[in-house]
Amino acid sequence: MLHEPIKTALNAVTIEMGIGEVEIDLERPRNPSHGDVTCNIALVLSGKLGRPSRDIAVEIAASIEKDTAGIASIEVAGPGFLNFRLSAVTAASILDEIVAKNEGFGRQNIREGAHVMVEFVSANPTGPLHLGHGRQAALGDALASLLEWTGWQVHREYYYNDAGTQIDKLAQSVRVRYLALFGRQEEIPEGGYHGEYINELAESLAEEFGDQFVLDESKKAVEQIRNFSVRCLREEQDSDLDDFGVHFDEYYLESSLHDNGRVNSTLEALKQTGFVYVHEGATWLKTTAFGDQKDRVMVRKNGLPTYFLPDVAYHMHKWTRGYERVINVQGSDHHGTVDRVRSGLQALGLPKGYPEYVLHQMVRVVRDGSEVKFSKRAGTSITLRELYTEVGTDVTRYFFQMRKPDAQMVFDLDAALDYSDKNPMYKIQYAHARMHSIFAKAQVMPEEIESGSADLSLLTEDYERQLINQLRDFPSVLTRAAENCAPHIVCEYLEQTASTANTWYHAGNPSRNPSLAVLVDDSKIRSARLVLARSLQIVLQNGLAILGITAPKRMMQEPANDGT
RNA sequence: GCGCCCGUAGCUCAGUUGGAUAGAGCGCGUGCCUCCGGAGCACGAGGUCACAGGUUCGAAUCCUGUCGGGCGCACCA
Repeated sequence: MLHEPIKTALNAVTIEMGIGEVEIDLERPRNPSHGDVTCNIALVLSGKLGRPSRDIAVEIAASIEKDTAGIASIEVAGPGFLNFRLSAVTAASILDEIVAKNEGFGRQNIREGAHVMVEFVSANPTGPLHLGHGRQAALGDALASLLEWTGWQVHREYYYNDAGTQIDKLAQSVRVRYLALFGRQEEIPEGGYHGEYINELAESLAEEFGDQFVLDESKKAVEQIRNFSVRCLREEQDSDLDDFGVHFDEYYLESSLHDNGRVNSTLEALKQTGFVYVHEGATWLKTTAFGDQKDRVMVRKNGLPTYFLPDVAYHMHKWTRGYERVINVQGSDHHGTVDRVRSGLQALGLPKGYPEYVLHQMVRVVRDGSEVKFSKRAGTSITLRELYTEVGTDVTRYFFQMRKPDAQMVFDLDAALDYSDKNPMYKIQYAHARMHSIFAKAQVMPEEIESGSADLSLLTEDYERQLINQLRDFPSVLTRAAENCAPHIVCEYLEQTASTANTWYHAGNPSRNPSLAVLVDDSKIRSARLVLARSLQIVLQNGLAILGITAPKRMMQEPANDGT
């Protein structure tokens, strides 16, 4: 990266001063008048050396090798900040790099192909996907991309809880509606499902199987109803996600853990550890030994396992499949499971923090200032599909991603439906599309713009310098976002980039300020600015790609309701 | 009661891992404007960073406590 020469120059100085190599932190100052790059090393050293930070800063500034590092000037400011201004050539050289790397600009290899699994969505197949799943789908997918961009080999996994009591409740609910179609009244069991989709399932069940389950109350019949319902709901969830642009490498079925004996073998393995005991007819694991609030039941008095046991078996299998890093994206209402799953795994010898969790808070949808709660079809909150059908998948994804996971968020439908620059997602897309229209006007293909094709030292305007600095940040933004499992950092960055770009673009409005326009008469400046325009386009396009959002070349008249 | 998350502009939210005068969008106010592509552009007002202590050169950020909100505390998932 471009900061590198400054780092080495600084290190040379600290070695010369007899301090040796020091951890050096370079940042781009918030305030542009503070230069292109800033460093607080003097403040850090002041404690160590017992000298005033300003004195140290002055000394470093005096002895630094400016020319080789491409530094135009150094200034000591405030308590001892070192503010560097880069020479125009050095600053702009990043543009050649961007254009050369193109779709690869921003990619890093911090973790040379190490394997990581991201598990997300993992909804029970007991109903349509709703808002919370949407947030999770958008978040998990972006996180997975971020990890890919920073060098991880990523596996996207979806865990279907297709076993257990919830599914039984589903089957019973469908059965009751099904019987009603044939004039038989029964009550939906407590904790059962009531949405309109249960009726739909009952109807398709009747269509496919006729009345054959009406009198048949055998175990086998109930199982058939259950399998049918689960199959239909899985298909629906899959197509909801597919249309949302989220895809998985693997769907892992909870039922498989029971079928292939992993649940049992995990139980046996746990028993070997000495942390298992029997109390009041149930089998417990002493999870308090690993920091859990209380011990947990693994096998109930009735002989059936709780969900806890298959959970441990599942995560054990993640480990044995070779994923030494696993990130589970879940709603924060599940945070109670974190400690117990980890405890179970620790009992089996897995590392303490395994797996990692990204827990996201709840979403509220608001229209006209008041909350939209209900979906008739789902019987609960509005579904993911209802949401993205109305506002479009790009906006839906962006809105879910632009807030950090652990903050509760308000999804404002009015803001989402605003098809102008006021909507941050469209603001970014506009900025991208504008560049394309400039190329069209200039009659060049963006792909034809080559690295090294222009004299970038001509980019000396403040507007240009600002934008260049902004673009330079992209790779480090991605590292930070990936390290923090925080896609919203990318959103924040892209929006800011679009703002900077808009300021630059509008400043060069040909009717007002033709000398600042990209397509100026001076052909040398023009080609330099086209490189800048191209670089901007690449950065926006790459950033949007990570978020799973399209980068249109033209904006359409109306938002695309592409969910249907 | 216990645990986790969150309290930052009227509203929705950022805040680069402890740095310079706390930022953005919406809304509001003022002045431009129909342009290389849209209700656009420029500028402005608006803050006791919930509160009280502590840590240090320096705190919205770290520690302790208090208040307020969300979620979770099953032999349900």
